[in-house]
Amino acid sequence: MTETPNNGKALPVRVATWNVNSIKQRVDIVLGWLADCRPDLVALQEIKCVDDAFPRAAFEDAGYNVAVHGQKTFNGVAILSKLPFDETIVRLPGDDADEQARFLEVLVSAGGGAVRFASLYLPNGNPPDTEKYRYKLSWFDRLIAHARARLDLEEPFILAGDYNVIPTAADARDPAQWVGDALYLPQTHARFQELAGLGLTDAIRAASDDPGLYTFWDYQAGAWQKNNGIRIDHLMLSPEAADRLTACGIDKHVRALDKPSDHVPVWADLRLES
DNA sequence: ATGGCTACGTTGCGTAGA
Repeated sequence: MTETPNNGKALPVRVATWNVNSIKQRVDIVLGWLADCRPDLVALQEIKCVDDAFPRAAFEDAGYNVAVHGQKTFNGVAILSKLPFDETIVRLPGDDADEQARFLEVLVSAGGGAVRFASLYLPNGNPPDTEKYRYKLSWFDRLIAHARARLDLEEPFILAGDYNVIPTAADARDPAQWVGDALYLPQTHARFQELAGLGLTDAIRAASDDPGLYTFWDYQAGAWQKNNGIRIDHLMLSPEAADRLTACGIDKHVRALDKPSDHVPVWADLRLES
């Protein structure tokens, strides 16, 4: 993480992403985490409800503005923000026939500058020999095209979400278990590397190349107890955001709570300037 | 030991997740 000159006042902004696996099942756990972590911008995935069923008031009472792009039963993304929304954009461009609620982007003003923040839920894609994997790759290509357009704006921009991508063997406790899986196939890795190659920085890997940094542990087979995890939730930062990265982390402890999500939050601190 | 768990909605048990 590089130090940049700071001519004005430092304005710390904490951003985070969390696949909550049903927001209605997770309200109290999310509120408790918000009180501890105190993030400014939070990308949520797998809210699993329509917009009107999102427990909006609970988060507004905690001091957050709420943007929701949901659907019945599956998928669904949302953004919580202490800052008001200047723009809200739903759906990833590139396929008007795509009905799945997997992308939401907002623009907020922080200290006289703009911060663009997106919550994304990239398709799982299993099993790989089906239309599900073709949809994953096609969605990924749309994301790459959108990221390219956004990077041209030269703004602090964070693509936050559940990518359903294990980037490297260091991101899984047992990489052999994932060979041939949609989260770990060469075509999946190629897309993730293409995204990074546009100039987006994986916040966690900018800070550490340690193994054992995971964001998901399956409910099954005692995966949590055995620490059989994978790192699939990522904060991808534009150069203007990556240059201002001061700290980041994974809030692993919430996986041990009663009735947890199978994913945990990933957060990053950006030192913006006013 | 290739199943184990959790959530959804059609409240049964099939579908989906990763």
